[in-house]
Amino acid sequence: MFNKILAMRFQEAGIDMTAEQWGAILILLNSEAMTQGQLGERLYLEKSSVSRLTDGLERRGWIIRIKDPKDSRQKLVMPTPKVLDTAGHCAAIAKDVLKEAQLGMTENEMLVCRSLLSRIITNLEELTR
Amino acid sequence: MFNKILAMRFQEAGIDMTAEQWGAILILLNSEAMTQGQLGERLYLEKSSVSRLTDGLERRGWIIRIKDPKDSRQKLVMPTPKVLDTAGHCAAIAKDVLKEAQLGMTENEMLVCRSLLSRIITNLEELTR
DNA sequence: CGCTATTTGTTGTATATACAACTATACTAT
DNA sequence: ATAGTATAGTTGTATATACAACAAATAGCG
Repeated sequence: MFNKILAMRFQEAGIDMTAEQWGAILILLNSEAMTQGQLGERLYLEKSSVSRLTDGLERRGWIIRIKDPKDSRQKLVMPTPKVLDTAGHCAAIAKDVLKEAQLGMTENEMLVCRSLLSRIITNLEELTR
Repeated sequence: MFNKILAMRFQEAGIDMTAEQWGAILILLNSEAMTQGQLGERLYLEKSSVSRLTDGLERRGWIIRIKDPKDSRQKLVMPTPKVLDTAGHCAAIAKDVLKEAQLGMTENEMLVCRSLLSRIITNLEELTR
């Protein structure tokens, strides 16, 4: 639900980006260049899903992918300059939706909720290994 | 992740049911006969998704659908006797997975988490209306 | 060095979901 | 009573995702 709403807001603002794509961009903007595999770990996505997600980002000109010179099996994913022009607007939109989703909740409750969900994800990952 | 794991456990136990289907059955077992629309409200699913979900349940013999005599646009969804024979086993499996997912969390933390997530869903629903 | 095993990403296929268009039925207002 | 409107479910299509099979590249062991 959250992703659908966010995508609609992006679209209304004339930004050609899905919520999933924004999730990836957000990580890329706060890190050094990373491989698709590393991006997948951060997003809890399987490598084939990352492949398709980055396909979409590249097609829309939000990222470029280059062969890692250190290991040419890997691809380094990097945001394009175009992202820098738009990221502020995207972040504001995303923040708005998040705020509306969290209406009536304290900052502290959100932190608790987030940490509990992280715990659950970690537990489930343990199960699949 | 949770749904994938649960589905695998069902399969290992020789039970032909997905996690999503179990979610629906659980609601049906604790309620009077309900229409597909009502089921969708409980599951937060769009009507077409309910249609496909109940298709699968019916195909596997877990439910039957009959035209509501009160309003023949609607269909009443009811679990079959076959479900009663299996529900105990399913519930035990689901409880196990849930327990493993919640490892290291107190009962109270789970309640808090659940209520916060409910709040978020309610807030997001408000947004789409 | 050379062969085998491992790892990274891509592509084919399957599933769960949403939205839009449609059909059949029911409701409403004149 | 009829016409127009609203509602429930189905089907077509699109998307996000996972798993399996694959190709290319690297790593490790003899």
